[in-house]
Amino acid sequence: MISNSTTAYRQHDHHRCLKAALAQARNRCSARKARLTPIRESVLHLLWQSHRPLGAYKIIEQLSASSGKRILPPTVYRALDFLLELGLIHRLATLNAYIGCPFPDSVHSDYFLVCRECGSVAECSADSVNKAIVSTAERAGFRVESQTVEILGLCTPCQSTVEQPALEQPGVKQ
Amino acid sequence: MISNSTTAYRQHDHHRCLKAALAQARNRCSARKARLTPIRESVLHLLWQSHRPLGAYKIIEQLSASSGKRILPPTVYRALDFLLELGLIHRLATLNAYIGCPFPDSVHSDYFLVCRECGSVAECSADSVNKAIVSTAERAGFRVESQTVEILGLCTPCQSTVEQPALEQPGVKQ
DNA sequence: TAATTAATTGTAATAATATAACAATAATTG
DNA sequence: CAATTATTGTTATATTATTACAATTAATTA
Ligand SMILES: [Zn+2]
Ligand SMILES: [Zn+2]
Ligand SMILES: [Zn+2]
Ligand SMILES: [Zn+2]
Repeated sequence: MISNSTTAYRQHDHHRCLKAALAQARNRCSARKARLTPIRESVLHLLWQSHRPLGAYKIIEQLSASSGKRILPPTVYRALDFLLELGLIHRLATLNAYIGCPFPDSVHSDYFLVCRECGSVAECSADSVNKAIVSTAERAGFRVESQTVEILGLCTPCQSTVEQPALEQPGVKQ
Repeated sequence: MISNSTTAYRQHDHHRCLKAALAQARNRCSARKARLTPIRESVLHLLWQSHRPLGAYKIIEQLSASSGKRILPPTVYRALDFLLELGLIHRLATLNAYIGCPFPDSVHSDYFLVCRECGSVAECSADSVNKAIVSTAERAGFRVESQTVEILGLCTPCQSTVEQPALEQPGVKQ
């Protein structure tokens, strides 16, 4: 299992995440003879501001603000499509939002742990989950081609700062 | 593991699916003292036309056509919200579409097998998948509250009618 | 029963997310 | 260089979903 859950939800040297992501992006682009243009790099940079996903229109806003000129939707959506195709970012279907991929180089059918409190998202790849999905699908005669797995819940730090939903047994909190 | 994959993708007496769904809906509504009004029932009925999910605006179209009067978005979205809250239907995040739940009465954290060819969707609930997700999330210190699992691929009948996609590396159009 | 309240539906307007179509510009290739 | 290809700019529009408030219908109470 690979995951960035230990850092994503906690204080950490995020500058390293950013630097690593940009370096990987440059590698990947040159390997594929694809161009990491200023717009594309800016979008990737914005997505790596934090571990919270960003909607396309938030990106448009921020890019417009930082560049001083009005950036329009197709510009950003094209950059997002480019980054998605290279596997440098992911789209979260349940949030209509985008997030940088922390390990674009390892092949992974990934899933996402979305903290409903702080909004941060960690990406994981666990063979056990993948195997369970593929094998139960196979039992149903279904051939898996791709999967979308998005888990909503509470990250470790947020478990202590947020009260439990009232449905649980009383007295077991923390 | 419960699943409707054996029927969903094949010829079957779909009228039974519809009848069962409507009966379960009526039960559930009376149990909850909720009203299955004509609009709500119509929407549920439309979603049970087949095992293919329907977008909200398709429902609006069909409802407008069949009722002879113009049905507007809030009317349908309200019916959908009602049915979602009662667990009688599900929303598929990857498709922005809705589908009837074949077993609203059993508690299930479900996942969906979406056939990219025929468009039919089966719903499954497998403990193995659920356990794998919860246990790997726990290893990451994450407390799962809900999950969205949507699998894209080919159902059994479609596997024989459709050629395989050429296995290509994801990359960039040159 | 009539009066009151609550739930549901109707309607207009708009928000949020995403794409199509085509023109202009920049980079790459021969 | 010219020719070609890739990228970006721009306008318009598609698709999905929600807000706000009025009208109506059903349920409850006096
Ligand atoms: Zn970081
Ligand atoms: Zn958190
Ligand atoms: Zn059926
Ligand atoms: Zn199929």
